[in-house]
Amino acid sequence: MSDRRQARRQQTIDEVVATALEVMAETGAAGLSLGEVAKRMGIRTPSLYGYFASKAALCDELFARGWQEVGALMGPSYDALSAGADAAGLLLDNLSTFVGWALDHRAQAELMFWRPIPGWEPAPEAYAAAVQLTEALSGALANLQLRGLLRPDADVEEMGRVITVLSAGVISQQLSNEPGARLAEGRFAGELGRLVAMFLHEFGAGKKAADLRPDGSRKRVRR
Amino acid sequence: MSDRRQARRQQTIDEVVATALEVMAETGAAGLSLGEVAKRMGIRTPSLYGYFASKAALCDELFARGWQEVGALMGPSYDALSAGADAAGLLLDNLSTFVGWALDHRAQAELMFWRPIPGWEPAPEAYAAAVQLTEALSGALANLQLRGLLRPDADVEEMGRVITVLSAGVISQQLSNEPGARLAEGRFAGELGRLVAMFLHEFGAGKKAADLRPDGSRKRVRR
DNA sequence: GTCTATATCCTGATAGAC
DNA sequence: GTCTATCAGGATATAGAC
Repeated sequence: MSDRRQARRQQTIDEVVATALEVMAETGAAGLSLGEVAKRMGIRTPSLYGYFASKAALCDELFARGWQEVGALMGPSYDALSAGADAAGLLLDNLSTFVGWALDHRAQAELMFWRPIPGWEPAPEAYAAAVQLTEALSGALANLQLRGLLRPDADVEEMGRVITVLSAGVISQQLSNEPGARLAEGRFAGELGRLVAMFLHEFGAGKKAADLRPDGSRKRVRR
Repeated sequence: MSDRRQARRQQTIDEVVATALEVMAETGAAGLSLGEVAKRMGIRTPSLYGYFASKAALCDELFARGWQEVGALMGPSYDALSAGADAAGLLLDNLSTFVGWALDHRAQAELMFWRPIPGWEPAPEAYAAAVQLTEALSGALANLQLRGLLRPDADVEEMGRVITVLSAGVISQQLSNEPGARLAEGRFAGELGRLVAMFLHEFGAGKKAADLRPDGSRKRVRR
């Protein structure tokens, strides 16, 4: 009985989240308003406070769910690591997944990457999923390095920083200069292969440029 | 007499702009409010409408002035081109100037790079300065290419896109992950030299990695 | 659990007196 | 040019009835 009530409650919470994302998608992250969310759900604004303690708490939830979702999408490419995936494949896959998701979830990405809402910043708990993701990236880079696919003298943390700079740069340019473009159409997203190639020229173990194909993929290197 | 009135008016406009930037710096770009601006100036809100037709018009002005200011800062490094500057020096200078300015003007940068204010997007006229800057970048890259410092087969437009991705990426990561850090302290800003090196590995005319010093600067190449 | 009602405050913007 | 007065509406949040 209490289970049923719990389930119903969770369902309503999910509906609030979905509606909030809908509003943000139309108005930008800073345009989120509880009144508009309530109106679309067919309830009154105060009822929302039964599910979220404040607007900030709702933002935290949207933030955390976004990073969780991205993390879940990244799973497969990290799994491919144990199957012996190469560096270029992994990185291109990773960046494309990340950038693609951000372009498909503009407003939520805004909330996750920047600080668009006056007075709000993510609570430490909400950060957890984001931290987990950067740790997974570091782990993957360390794995590649151990397998001899990245320079043994490169700093894993630095490589991680560079990777996040590249993804944030593409997302930022794409969202503000060609809003609405998807992964396949964007001129900046189209540079992802090139950026991966640049990264591997700098950090890849093989020093010969010939190891790299123009699209950024990399010849398989026998372990 | 009319000149004096004009001058006084311009002075007030400048004060509105300065105050608006002050407010934005404290609250984020989306936190800009005309009431707060008026209060700090010691006037009433309606008086502002004598100088700006709307909040959007004020935002346009802030946007345009930001790009103008950055453009003016870039001038010297572009001038160095005719004096025979090399690619690494120019690019590092350029990126550092840009990123440094953005970190010192967080909120204005927010306005210029993203779309933080619901319902506002820059008017075409406000864009002019931004366009001018990307054209200056393309011009500089073409100059370097003509002088044999960049691969002759590289696409100038593409190189320009990559450069803007790098700067936007550093700015984005720096502003959201280490807010408050200046150019010299930021961990992401600290990668600028590395990023320039990566760029030149990919697009530089000299193919040997030995041509590049670790900090991203490049040996002078006699024309 | 959801409602009505309300508190409190802020928003951008306009009309018209001085 | 700047003001007062005001519009018309929005925001988040709380108290207490049903």
